[in-house]
Amino acid sequence: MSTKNQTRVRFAPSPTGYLHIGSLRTALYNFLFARHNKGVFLIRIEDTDKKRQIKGATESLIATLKQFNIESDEPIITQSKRLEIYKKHAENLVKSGHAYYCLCTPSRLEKVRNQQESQKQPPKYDGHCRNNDLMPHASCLMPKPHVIRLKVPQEGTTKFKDIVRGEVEFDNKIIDDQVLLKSDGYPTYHLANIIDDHEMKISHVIRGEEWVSSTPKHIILYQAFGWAPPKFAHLPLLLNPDKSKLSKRQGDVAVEDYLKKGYLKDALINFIAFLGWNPGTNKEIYTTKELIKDFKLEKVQKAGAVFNVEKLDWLNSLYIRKLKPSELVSLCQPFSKNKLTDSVTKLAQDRLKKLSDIDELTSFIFQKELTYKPDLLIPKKSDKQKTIKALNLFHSNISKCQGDAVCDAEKIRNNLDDLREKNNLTRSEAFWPLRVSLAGQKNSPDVFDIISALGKEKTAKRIKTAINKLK
RNA sequence: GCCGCCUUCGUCUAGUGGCUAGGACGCUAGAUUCUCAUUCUAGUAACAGGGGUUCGAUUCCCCUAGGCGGUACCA
Repeated sequence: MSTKNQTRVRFAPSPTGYLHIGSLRTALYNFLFARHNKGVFLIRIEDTDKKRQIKGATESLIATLKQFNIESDEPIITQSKRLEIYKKHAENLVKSGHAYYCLCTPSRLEKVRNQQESQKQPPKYDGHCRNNDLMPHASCLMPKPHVIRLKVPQEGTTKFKDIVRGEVEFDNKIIDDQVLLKSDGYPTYHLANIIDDHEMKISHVIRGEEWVSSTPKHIILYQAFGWAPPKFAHLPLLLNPDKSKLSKRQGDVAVEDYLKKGYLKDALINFIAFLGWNPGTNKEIYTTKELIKDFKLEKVQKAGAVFNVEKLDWLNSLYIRKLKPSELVSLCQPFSKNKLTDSVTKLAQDRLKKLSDIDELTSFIFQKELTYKPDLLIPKKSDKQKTIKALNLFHSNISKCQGDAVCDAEKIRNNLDDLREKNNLTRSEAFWPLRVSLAGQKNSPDVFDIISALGKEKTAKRIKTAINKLK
């Protein structure tokens, strides 16, 4: 296969903590774009800031992505293992006159910045070392703390075409002489990013909107190296309900948090895919496979999208309702302190917004003793006598039931409904008390489903208890 | 401050130089029902503001406002 026109994209997180829900979307869009174009999806770890490293973050990032079946097609590249490469490229840039050594101390830089701010000028490196003649080939002999800065042209403009946003143009005058190599020998994001994207033959850089204003620096770097830049697509931000950038203050931002709360991975992916993208049709329930088929960068939105948990809840409950009984049980089990069965989780299937709601909705099944007021057993348009009559009727019928006959909700439904009719009771006179006697609460699932979940013994016992309560 | 980006129902969004501006979530009401949930039906609600261009602008242009992002030896 020719690599010339092959689509190659990368997701390049910094290991500074949990995987952010916005990062998951960036990864997803990259992944979908790669698969849609039969290209390659890569992961690269951008760990060039020693101060912000968090132990285990890389592993957790990769593990979380893997849960969503997002994995690198080629070995993962880690920037901290490539320090020599970046350094060499930076020195070459000095040799070719596109960069220079800078000896300015942090305190001088701060002073310059403060001065500029007080004069209401945009803060920018003042070019103090820009025209020094420190010889490039003697880098190892350089005075100790030094950095390498990019020599940004002072005239003209730098523009690029963004797939999402169209033409974007910047005046070179306002672009700072960006540090490329820090005094600790590590590259900055800008340098490492460009070198790696080039060496990894990245065709499309798909990243968050926060990068648009540094893109001109990147373009200038590509020009300095004499490399062709990739195509760019800057994704809109994910927002809090108040439209500020999605942050921890106003809810969960870690993907793990959502998983822990009982959101299904498929629902999360479906939801997140539609935050900033849509196929242009009314279809909005999508499997990953379908997303791959329909995903196009051109349909990505320009404006930020509010992360609307209510819609996520709806989507999640939709996915839960589509689950097979056995799938539902195994997905719910980790969220429950009870031993779940098909017939129990079935009670909750229509009402679960999140898997973690399972115990709240089914705990009455497992309770030894139900606590409710006897009055609750009597329906509004009925009375005590009728209620006792109904309960007695059902009690003796169920007690006489053979073996697991009560386990079939449909059979028991027909059976008890016949009984009810023969005894001239309305459904509400008959089934309301029965349901309350079994659930102990005003609202609950279908009474016959409850019977099949409870089984014969417990059902009979609970009805008996209810009758006693009324006496 | 400076630079850049953005702006259709509360939210996610479709859409076009001429439409009753469409869908989804939410909300409200009704139907079904032993209650709740589900399901079904109906309703609710938007082109940020001001100028142009045009026979006609939500759509094209300009301005304003607001929001967001960036402005580091962080990514």
